[in-house]
Amino acid sequence: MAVYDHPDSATFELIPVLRALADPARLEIVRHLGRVGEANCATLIGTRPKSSMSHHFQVLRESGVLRTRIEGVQHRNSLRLAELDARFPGLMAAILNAS
Amino acid sequence: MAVYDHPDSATFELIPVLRALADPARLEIVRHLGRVGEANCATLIGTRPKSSMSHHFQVLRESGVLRTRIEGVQHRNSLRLAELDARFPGLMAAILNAS
DNA sequence: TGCTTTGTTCGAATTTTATCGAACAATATG
DNA sequence: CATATTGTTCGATAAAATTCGAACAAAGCA
Repeated sequence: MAVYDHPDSATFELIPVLRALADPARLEIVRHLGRVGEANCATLIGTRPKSSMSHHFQVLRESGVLRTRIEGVQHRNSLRLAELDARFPGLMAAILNAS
Repeated sequence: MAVYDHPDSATFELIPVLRALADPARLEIVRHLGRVGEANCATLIGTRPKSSMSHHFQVLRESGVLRTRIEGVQHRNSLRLAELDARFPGLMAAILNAS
């Protein structure tokens, strides 16, 4: 996998996005990215094994929630906030602001 | 089951709510209720069997997305929009407005 | 080249969800 | 009382998601 392919924002679908967000590990990732903007996978791994986290990043990526940019040996992730907000106005804001 | 018990809005949790919404049958129920305000289960059953729908209503109810009021032989469902918006501002609006 | 770092992929086990028929319960109505 | 009507509960099956170790791949560095 030299580079990831990300879905075009026109093809985002609500149910996969909600499903991606409806998981503790993934919601934690999303909220962290909401604060710091961009982060590589390693900084987001708490106690969980790499393979589990890789799976969660894949789910988030394929639903359109985040984009992964490869830079050297690191994979930098960031939320696709503008595109998400264009397609589902207010959704990510509600998620990120929820207590 | 003489009457349902609904969670207090103070105990709503984001992940169960997102999970409840992240299903085609349930999202359809939610959107229909968003349009008509209140509806009994029967009017919301399309092709799916009653037992499946009953399960979906239970998931929506237990997460706090909707309230079920028993009136005679019918169970009338409505979204808990005000309470949801107080706890997760903008969330349901984003869901209901999403194309 | 050998070693480290970062993250993916594979495969299998476990857990969770969804689906749906059949039986049941409660309320109304003839 | 007998019969619909409305929806739940039970039980079993099937499908999907999660979890995680181990092996692998790519990039950088000594």
